[in-house]
Amino acid sequence: MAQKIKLSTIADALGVSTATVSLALRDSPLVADTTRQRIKEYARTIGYIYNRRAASLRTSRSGIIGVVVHDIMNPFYAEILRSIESELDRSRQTFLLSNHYDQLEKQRTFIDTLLQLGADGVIMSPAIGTPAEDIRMAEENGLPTVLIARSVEGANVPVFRGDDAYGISLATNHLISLGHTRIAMIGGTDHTSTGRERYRGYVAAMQAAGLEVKPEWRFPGPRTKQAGFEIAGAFLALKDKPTAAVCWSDLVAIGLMNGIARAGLVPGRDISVTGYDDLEEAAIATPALTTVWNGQREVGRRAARVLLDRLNGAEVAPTQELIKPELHVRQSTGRPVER
Amino acid sequence: MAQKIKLSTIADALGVSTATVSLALRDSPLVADTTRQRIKEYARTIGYIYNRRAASLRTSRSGIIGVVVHDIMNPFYAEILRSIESELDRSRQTFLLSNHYDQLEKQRTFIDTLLQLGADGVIMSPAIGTPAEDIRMAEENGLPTVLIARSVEGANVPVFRGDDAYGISLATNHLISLGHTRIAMIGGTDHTSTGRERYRGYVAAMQAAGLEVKPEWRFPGPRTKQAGFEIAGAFLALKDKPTAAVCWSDLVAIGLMNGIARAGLVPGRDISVTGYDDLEEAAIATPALTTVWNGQREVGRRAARVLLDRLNGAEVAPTQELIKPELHVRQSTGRPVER
DNA sequence: CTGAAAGCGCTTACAG
DNA sequence: CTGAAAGCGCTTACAG
Repeated sequence: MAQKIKLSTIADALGVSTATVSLALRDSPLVADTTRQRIKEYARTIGYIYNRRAASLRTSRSGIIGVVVHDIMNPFYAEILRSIESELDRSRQTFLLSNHYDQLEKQRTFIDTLLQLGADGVIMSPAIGTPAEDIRMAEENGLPTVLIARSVEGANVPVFRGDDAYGISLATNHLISLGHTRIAMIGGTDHTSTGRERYRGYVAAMQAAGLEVKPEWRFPGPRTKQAGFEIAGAFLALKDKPTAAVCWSDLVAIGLMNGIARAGLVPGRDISVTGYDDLEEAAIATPALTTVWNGQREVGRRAARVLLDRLNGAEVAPTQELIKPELHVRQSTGRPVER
Repeated sequence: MAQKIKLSTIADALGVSTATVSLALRDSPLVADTTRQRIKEYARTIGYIYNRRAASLRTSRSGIIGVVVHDIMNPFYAEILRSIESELDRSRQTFLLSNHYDQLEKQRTFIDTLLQLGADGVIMSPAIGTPAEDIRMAEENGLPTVLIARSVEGANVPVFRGDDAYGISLATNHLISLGHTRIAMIGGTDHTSTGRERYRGYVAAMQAAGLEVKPEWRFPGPRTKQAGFEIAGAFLALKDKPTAAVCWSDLVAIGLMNGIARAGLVPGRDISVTGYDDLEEAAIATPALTTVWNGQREVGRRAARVLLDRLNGAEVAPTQELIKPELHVRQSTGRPVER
């Protein structure tokens, strides 16, 4: 590697000051056209690489935005990330991604890294148990924060997520209207706002229809395809077996359907199943999954937009925005079959 | 936000020099135990945040490692990333992730960002059409590079990937040994080393067994579940329809099986299907997918390890390492059914 | 074991 | 329109 090329290398070669070079490269109108062109041209030919660390140290803006979610491998988050990415790309921000796997320690380490790097902001789907204090700390240290998918009690920042109680009621009511009376709720955890809201919505819909909610019809826990698959046995072994299952997510639903099929029953005919999220995959599952669209794109896009607005100095109200979910009916639900 | 706390804040408060504070915080043995403890204790209580930009400007090590792949949403890459992540975590490196979606421009922008941030190295699954020159440029500018999953002709850096020709021959020979003679190859592209190798391996296995390879039995293109699903129609419409399909990946295979099921046939009985990668999902697909384990974990782990070694000054040979794939037989393959 | 000082490569008032 | 100079917050020889 040759001698490091820096602003002063260019300045010396062209007989101008580093100030002029700096301004020219950033297209400042202060610099004469011809000067600017000469400088940019020369910088290109010698392969100058801008040193963002130096600039950032001086300006205290880094161009980095952190994004931390439970697990980027989960398609639900992946779809959100996709839209965040396209939004940030447009404004030339670099985005730093991390999983926290619901480990508070990992999340804290990441926030710390962001602070050390002087990140401009962070979008997070907070880990289970995140105290409002953690978010306040980030904000106080100059790291504007926006929450997605889950809220944190007492945190004074914008939140974008779906209306979970309403969304799950769409699925539950759909099954009720098909004639199901014994409906299980599979997956999810009470440790997140999302989990609590969905269970609440399910119970409310059942009770509103005058239907019984049996404790053994609830299978908390599963949040992956694998876990949905594995729970099928216990579900099918219930006496007075429910004829339908409202699942916590598409992943759980698809896993469950695979488990049901493996047991020789036909999901969508013998057992109706609903998902939640409407992942791309839901439409090509067998049978195609009836599910609740949860606005991933919308959540990501709006969270990124609001954060960028904050960075540009806009005052943003720390309010919670609930995206309205929609029911997408496909083949995994039908009238109950009594046998 | 209060006045920014920096090394000198601590130094002044404690009546020592910034040099001592700097050394103490990094646990240098040069500093007396009691001094160090006093300093660290004080730093904690006032909430000091280390400024990595400043440090990095001075030391020219940033602690950042870039990782760029086609698409992190693809479980194949996600599984690789997972193992890279756990490897890098251990050595306290921050990893900066990006998709290139096989757009050279996007990949270049990312490499540029890494250079500007002074990243310590990059692990990449190169975008289609990446010239060796791009990699040489990164290396010459002090960005050590390691390739995964795909190789680049003429690039003089370590590569970790599966032995594709061998792997696909395992799948093809398995079908042949079950008695299949009309076997299609579905998905993949000739634009990547991976795609070429797998097709080559399939053709070689067929020919070695004295079987015919019809051009219309090849369906290039599909690389997603969705695309596998959509190709099912064309595949099933072939005259002299093949009794088996070797798929380019698990995603394509699972999509294809869904498409076959949607058409009223039973995958694994009417049509045998093999995947490639052995994603976590393969085992819970319906039917469970016979596939080729492609060593994602291994690829990620070793790529990260080698890069870290290079950062620590080890000489690393720029050789290509082929991970040996293994056939995992499940329920999606069986003897051919003539009807 | 500790301190004074230079320097990493930018940007930004300020002066002309 | 351009230049001289200070300063962002660290680390690292060097001296003691």
